[in-house]
Amino acid sequence: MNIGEIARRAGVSRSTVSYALSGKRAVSEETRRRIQAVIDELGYRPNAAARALKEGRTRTLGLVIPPASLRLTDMQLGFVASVVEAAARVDLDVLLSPSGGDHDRSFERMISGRRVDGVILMEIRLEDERVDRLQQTGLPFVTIGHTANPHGTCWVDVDYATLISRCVHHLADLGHRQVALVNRSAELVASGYGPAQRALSGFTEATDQRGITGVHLCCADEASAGQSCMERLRDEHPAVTGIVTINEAALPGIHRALEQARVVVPRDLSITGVVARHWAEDFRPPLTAADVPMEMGTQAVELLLERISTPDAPPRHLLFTPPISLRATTGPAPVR
Amino acid sequence: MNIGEIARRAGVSRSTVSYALSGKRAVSEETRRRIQAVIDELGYRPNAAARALKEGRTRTLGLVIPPASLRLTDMQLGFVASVVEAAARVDLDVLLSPSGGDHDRSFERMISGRRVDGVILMEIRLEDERVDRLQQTGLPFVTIGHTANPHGTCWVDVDYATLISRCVHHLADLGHRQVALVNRSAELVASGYGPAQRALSGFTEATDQRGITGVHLCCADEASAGQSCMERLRDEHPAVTGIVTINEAALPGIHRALEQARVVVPRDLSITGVVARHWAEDFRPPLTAADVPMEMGTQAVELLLERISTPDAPPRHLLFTPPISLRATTGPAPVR
DNA sequence: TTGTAAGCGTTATCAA
DNA sequence: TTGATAACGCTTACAA
Repeated sequence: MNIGEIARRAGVSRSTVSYALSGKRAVSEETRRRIQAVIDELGYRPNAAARALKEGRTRTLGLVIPPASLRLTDMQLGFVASVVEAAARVDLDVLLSPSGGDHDRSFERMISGRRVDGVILMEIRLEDERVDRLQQTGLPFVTIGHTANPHGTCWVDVDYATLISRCVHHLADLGHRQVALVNRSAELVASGYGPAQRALSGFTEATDQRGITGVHLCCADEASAGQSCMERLRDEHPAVTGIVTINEAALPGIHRALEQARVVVPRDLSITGVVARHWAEDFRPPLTAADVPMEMGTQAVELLLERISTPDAPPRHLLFTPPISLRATTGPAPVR
Repeated sequence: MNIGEIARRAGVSRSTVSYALSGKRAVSEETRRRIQAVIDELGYRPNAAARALKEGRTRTLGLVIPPASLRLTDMQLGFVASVVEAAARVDLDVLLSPSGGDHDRSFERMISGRRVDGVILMEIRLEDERVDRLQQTGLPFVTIGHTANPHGTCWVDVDYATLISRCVHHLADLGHRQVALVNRSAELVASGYGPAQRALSGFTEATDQRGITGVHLCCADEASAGQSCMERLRDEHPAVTGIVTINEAALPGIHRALEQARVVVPRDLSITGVVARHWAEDFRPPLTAADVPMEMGTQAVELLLERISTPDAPPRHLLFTPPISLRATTGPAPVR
């Protein structure tokens, strides 16, 4: 089933069918209708490969996700979903590449095989060779998160430094004098993962500024890790009365540890941070937190489309600083 | 950067470059090396569209996921991850289509635009028009889950009926006389979603067989729904001492409700069911449950590859019946 | 208003 | 062992 077959049945040339479909040339109403009838009958649709070959574009966006072996966090999953949805809205397909930091066959296939018109990269590190590779090739791309050298590239990100800083200030305003940051995993921090790094710097800055004590803890993205992390914290730093976190996956474990220790939130301990709304609302009591906006995926797609249509425009950045939603996990520091 | 450019620089014809790459024709070691050097230098890779056009295959698998608006469950996410990973292992890319039940542009593009060599369909219903559509076109496909008429199609699934039945028998063996099934949402059940339907039939069959009382409850895929569902259950059916569920997202809410009601598991109430291992292990105490095998995505890819290479072979099915892992949430029925 | 034909980058057949 | 060439299905410049 190809355009020639449609043309034959409609008694016109192939170009007429093509023009009838694209509307790039006037086609008499009569023939247009005849062609459409044949197309509807046979359910014809142009072969994507032929079209891509001729047009030099694939109508496909590439999305580079963390390797499947690592369980994706809810936040990452939310990005994937919103990217796919935003792309579908403008009739673009999404090709997935599960690629970690090192060279990866699927990643290379995607970019040097010209399988996509542009790439969205998620979970990037401060130094990320995939970004370098993409810059070499000249393929338009947008990152979710940004590298250490962010000016030349196009990205969307959450302003973790500012948000975590605000969380600390919020706790300080409530009288807390010793607070802890429950960060992502030690490996992630060590590998230079942006959000973890910036959360830490915002935390340090704010605690310094307010002259309060800050404890930094790394914690794997799992409930059980959250639990042991919290147990260790209460053991080693019993004077901490406020927790700030960007590790949503640890929340259920944090909750469990507090419950078992009969700690009442927020009477005995305040908790806040930056997490997906879903996690904040599922916490008991509901978590006061800055809700990571899921539209970031949508924004990334928009930025990428801009970049594809005008590759020479200066790269744009979008830094989200969502408000902290006051729910129910922060309160005055307990009096001793 | 195309094959002609490589040929020119290596001083050979385009066909020689093609053969050097594919190995389908003998090429002298000398020229092969020269060609390879040029390729390595320029980072050449065949244009995917041109190759697809010529070969008639895209080296891409389509994966149809539920529309992004609905939050994917962890189980669904696990499938996506394992499909993508399995495909990457055999150098195939994965194109995503977020499509619900009705006709969907991205779905149609994928199948009638010949964008993929085969399709994996997830979250299918007992009557599913996407399956009909796929059968019309003759494009190879595999479903995760199966339709009411499963013989003509290729699928992998979990044997919910048997597993839920086993859970009920397990509870009955422990002396429970009134048990409840916490199913997926009412809409899902009403729309003929297979797992929900089969869980119910397995439940009914087993309760009938053991002569015990079964209560059926629908519950949305959310913690809060799980909580209210459990509160309602304890209110309306206080004599129920055993819970069986396939709704993993409801587990945190179930846990919360029990905790607030000071119900001790498994002393006062036993819980079991079919959920992803991760959820079972995160429950407190760890949940006795049949763990949904995440390799299902891998198996789906394998089945699909078979189907692509030998489309006329009789369709194969894989029905998983994983063992129930005894953890800590089931015990003898409480004595009155 | 419509048709003819070139060409996108490959692979594979046929010749040498 | 290698090269010339047709063909895959489409879009579009050029002709009519």
